[in-house]
Amino acid sequence: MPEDLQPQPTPPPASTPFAEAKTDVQRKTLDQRSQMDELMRLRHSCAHILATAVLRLWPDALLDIGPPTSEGFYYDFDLQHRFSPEDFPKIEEEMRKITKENQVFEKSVKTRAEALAYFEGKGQKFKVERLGDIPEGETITFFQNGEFVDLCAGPHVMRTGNVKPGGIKMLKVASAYFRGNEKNPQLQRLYGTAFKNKEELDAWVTLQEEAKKRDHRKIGTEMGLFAFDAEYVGPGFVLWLPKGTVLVEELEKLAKETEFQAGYVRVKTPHLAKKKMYTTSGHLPYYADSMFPSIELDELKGRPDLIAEKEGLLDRMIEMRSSILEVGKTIAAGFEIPVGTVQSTGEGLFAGLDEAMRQKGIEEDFILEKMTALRKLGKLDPVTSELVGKFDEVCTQLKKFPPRQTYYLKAMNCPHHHRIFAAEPRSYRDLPLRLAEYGMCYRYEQSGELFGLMRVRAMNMNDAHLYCTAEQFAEEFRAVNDMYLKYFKIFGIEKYQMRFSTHDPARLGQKFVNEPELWKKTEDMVRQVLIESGINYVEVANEAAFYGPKIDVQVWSAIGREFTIATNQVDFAVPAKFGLVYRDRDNTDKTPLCIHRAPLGTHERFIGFLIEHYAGNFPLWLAPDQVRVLTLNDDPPLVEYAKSIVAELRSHFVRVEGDYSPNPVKAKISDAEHAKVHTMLVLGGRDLESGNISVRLHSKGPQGAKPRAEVVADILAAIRERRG
RNA sequence: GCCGGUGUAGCUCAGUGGUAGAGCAACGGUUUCGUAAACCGUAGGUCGUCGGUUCAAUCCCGACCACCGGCUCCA
Repeated sequence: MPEDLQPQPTPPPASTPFAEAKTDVQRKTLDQRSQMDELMRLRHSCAHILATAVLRLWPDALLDIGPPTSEGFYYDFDLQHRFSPEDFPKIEEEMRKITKENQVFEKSVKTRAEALAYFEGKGQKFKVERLGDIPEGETITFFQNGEFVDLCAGPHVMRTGNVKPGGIKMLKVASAYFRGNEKNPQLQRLYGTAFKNKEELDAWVTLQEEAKKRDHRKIGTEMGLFAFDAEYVGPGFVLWLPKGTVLVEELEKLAKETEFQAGYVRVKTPHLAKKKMYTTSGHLPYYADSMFPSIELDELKGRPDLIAEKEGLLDRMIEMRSSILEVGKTIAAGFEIPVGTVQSTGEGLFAGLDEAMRQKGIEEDFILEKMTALRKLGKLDPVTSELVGKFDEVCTQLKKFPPRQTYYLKAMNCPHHHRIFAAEPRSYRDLPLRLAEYGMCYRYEQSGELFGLMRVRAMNMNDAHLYCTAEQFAEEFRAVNDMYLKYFKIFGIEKYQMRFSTHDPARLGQKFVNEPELWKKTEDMVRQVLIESGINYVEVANEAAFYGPKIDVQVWSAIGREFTIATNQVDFAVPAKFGLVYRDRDNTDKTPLCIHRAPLGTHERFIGFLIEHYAGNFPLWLAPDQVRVLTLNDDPPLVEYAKSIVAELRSHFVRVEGDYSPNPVKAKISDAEHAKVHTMLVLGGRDLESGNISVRLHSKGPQGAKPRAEVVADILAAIRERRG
């Protein structure tokens, strides 16, 4: 998968002690605010009530902001006292008191100077900063309830009494950087929620508890799907247990079949690559922090004498190098060619020092090379000439030593696939070339980011790279979208959204490759395909990858939780960096476009999503335990009948087990239900005599008895068709 | 990475400044029964790791590790 290679954020202006907002959060317009629905108003007012209560309990608290959210509301404070859930009862009590006081929310307009004087007088430094965020010309309004006054654009409910005391609940204490920028101080964030009344709050609380039961980490442990072993294997590395591996392999089977039919070919690549791979792709300078540290291979290992010799030569080389560079830069300046410009010269020696060579190191290498050339032409003074001569000698000697090799664990598959593209000569007849791989990637995620299967450090991507011509692009892109929709249907994903991220023309050449026409052309193509395919999408400005527009795929699980499972990206830059070309009809070499796509994202995250989506009750084709045959007792003829059914199903690759113990059938059913076995075949004397099978489905109860052949055929068909 | 919290048996959880319990699971028996739990028994823990305080630490203190809730980042 590709990555966004984003340069560091710009430093804050000197006038403020704080860094700017990291993400471009759109300020709500007053018009948008006035359209806030009733519940959002209520929650917004609750945030003020919370702040009122906190100030009563801790008068020295500094305030930041307190907006409503889809789940409730929060307010950010800076305070010596560390909030803990133990504080919640007294905060809630104070909030209820405030609702009973039935204070009026009163709006007032202030000038910027008045507002500034007010907050500076109170030492509310964060409020002073927030004041600075309000654009000139926008009306500055305050809201007051009781003794509490806040900078606020509203809107609010009329009175604190509109909030029902039973509808408020404090939820959690967390931390948040001021303006969401990690360079700023961390504030304490108090989360709460509010509903019209206690009944709605209770219903929400119940729903939260249900959601918690679906947590993939909990179900994964209960069902024996996967494990983490931080002590021996490392945090963020999944151990797929046999039952979880079933899910992995069923997904792979699905993807391989789907991709085969869509004309993909499969490849396999190693988990490591040399450093050159990632300097060429452009990942290393930007992405190194997210990669595992390099692996250094030193061929001189075990030869201390050679190592010492090499070190000595290196020291000499470095020393001479800086002296030569000093002279060389003076000479370059003498040609009136500023180092680092595209220019040819009378001598032709310092020509061709273009932008690409200005990257660190290359410019100096260029000068060294030219100094060697000048020496051969006899254009250097004797001292410099001798120095350069010795330098060349040392360099030659150093070349006799095997170079130190640096390897990296791959964080994405695209560079490897690019090298597969480069491995053979390509013709326009070969395109589109669709290279697919379940490639294991390794990313050094920050420790605080690890989260069950959703954020791991080793992940298996349902990856493919589609190389095509500009003319083929729309068709290829459409086919990728069709594949997404096909998967959504199989998994019963009813709600999805594609976030189409485009570039910012103002930052061409900085955040985005400087190809204005290609940007426009590809974005237009993507947009058109999205519209024509009837895809549900939103356009997000300025968030593209550096090499092309991208699409993030968000889906919502059965209980309404949102997951970003995949991204889809267009790349018109990196293939060129690897010099990838195909021979076109007109016998010229052209660079292909590349589409990165991974509809199932990573196994890890996708299975995490599926576990929560299905609450562990997988459809038959996915279920780790598809069928269990249970006998009423252990009478030999009955057990024989059961075993013959197990054998028949197993011959068709059905995952089936038998439970022939003399335990009561109620107990056996209970065991199977707890294990979430999809289909239970319950056999007793009646079934043996009639040649029937009594079917029971997980969490659906008994389905009655049917002839054996019919039951087997039904099971096989449901698996084959991947019925939900 | 940052802020806060947590760490007791495979899982869910009690508990104490004088070196630990329950239920489920596991294991061994017994149990012959028609759709969500038959009975008896056995075994299982350096109380996350390493230091410190103490006559004595699972408990108090510190560091580290991991996990949880967020922030930032992201598939």
